[in-house]
Amino acid sequence: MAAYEDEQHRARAERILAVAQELLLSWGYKRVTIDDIARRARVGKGTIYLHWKSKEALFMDLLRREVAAILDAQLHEIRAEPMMVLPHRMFRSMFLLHTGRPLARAILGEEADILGALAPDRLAPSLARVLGLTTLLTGILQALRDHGLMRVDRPLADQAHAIEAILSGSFLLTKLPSHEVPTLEQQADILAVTVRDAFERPEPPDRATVEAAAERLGAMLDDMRTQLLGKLS
Amino acid sequence: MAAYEDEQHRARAERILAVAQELLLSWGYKRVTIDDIARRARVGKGTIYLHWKSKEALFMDLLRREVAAILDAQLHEIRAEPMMVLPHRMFRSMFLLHTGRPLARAILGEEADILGALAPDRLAPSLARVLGLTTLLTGILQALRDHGLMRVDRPLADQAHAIEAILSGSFLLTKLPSHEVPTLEQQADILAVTVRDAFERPEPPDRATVEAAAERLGAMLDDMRTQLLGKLS
DNA sequence: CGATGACCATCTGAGCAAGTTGGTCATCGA
DNA sequence: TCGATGACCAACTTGCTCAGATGGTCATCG
Repeated sequence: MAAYEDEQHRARAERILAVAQELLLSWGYKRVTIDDIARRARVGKGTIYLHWKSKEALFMDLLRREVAAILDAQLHEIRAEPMMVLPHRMFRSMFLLHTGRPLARAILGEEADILGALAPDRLAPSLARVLGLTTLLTGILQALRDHGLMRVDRPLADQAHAIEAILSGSFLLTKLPSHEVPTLEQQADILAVTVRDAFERPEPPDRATVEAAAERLGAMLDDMRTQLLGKLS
Repeated sequence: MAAYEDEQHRARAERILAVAQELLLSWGYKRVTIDDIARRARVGKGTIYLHWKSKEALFMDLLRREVAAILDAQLHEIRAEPMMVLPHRMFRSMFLLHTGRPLARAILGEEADILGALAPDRLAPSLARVLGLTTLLTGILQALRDHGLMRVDRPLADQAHAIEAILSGSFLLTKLPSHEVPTLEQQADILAVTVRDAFERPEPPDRATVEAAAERLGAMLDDMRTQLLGKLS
């Protein structure tokens, strides 16, 4: 039965991806061979090439799934509590979701040796671009502006650039060597206050507005998530 | 005559530093040898070791002088126009001064291959720490707060962390590959507006306050500059 | 006909030799 | 007498080579 076989097929892909993720995190991209993955996933090496056209494609899928998982988490937060769409809460959560996940940290360049040759030019932000996060950011800001949850006294492009800088900088400070660092929670709070002061409107938004925005942003995140997962295999 | 000989000595050190800077910018740290420098400065190789105890010490002096030069430029701006102490103007200027100077850009990690082994762990912010910029930042913020030029509704340490993140992120975005980037001036303006909105008080400061702050910050910058240059040789 | 692993062209990196370089210090000459 | 010098050397780097590993293919199998 075709449906059953497709299910088998999917399950096998999942198993391979799980193995790949585990090995990636403990050994790093370079050191993980397709043979290792095949052996541990108990499939033939050729089988992996029935799913992905190259080693790089396999690992790029891994990264896309990681981003999709984060979007999913954020989506659930918003669905559970619409107030999470307030910019300072959204970006605070985004910061914590990224810094809390080893693979996400690798994408952001935390440990260059994990992704190694995968990160095109060793610049975290550029990998983020490849994954479409910059586009997503612009979309989010547009929605927030439309619903009156952000100031509109400067161009959207400027706000996007500024927020990108704040986020990049926050992630960067995260991986500074020794030295009395605030906890991740504290860093997230600092980020939140800065975002609030620099981008939110002074008057508190009313409930209905927030819910409408939550609806729209939820749809947008869901869309993005689907799109990322759709590129799979 | 001792004074004369000291003058000779200083002049020779300057010549060596000038040669070192020129070669550093065109060849990068690794490729510049002490022999190259000695030959071009027309001194014996051993002579260089009468001034600095190692190649690294020589180049660290170079970096300190670069930072001192930037502080000096900022100092002059403030002395010429006290209004430059307003946070958004100060950091705007700091951004442009750094991005406009090749050596400063190298310190900030723009071109990793220029400093190479000199940058302890390839992390620009950490080199900035070595050069004492973090301490300077805290000092500046304290002064600005004391003179009522910044909000005081969050802890100073938090503001320092936030501004460090914004600056680091701005510098980072500066070196992104291709892609429609704003000009440096535009990026500086975006930074300025963000700093204004997130850290300045809403009401405009009066002239006397600004002049007092300018006085204090001028002294502070001068001090820092002297201290940096004092470590020379 | 999907799955497999032996197979191969290409790549990687350990290991070595030859060349360089940072730093020292015996010597020089003012 | 003492600052300046460059020959010298140990430590490191670079370029090279080749055995072994790796990504990807495809004839064969069940």
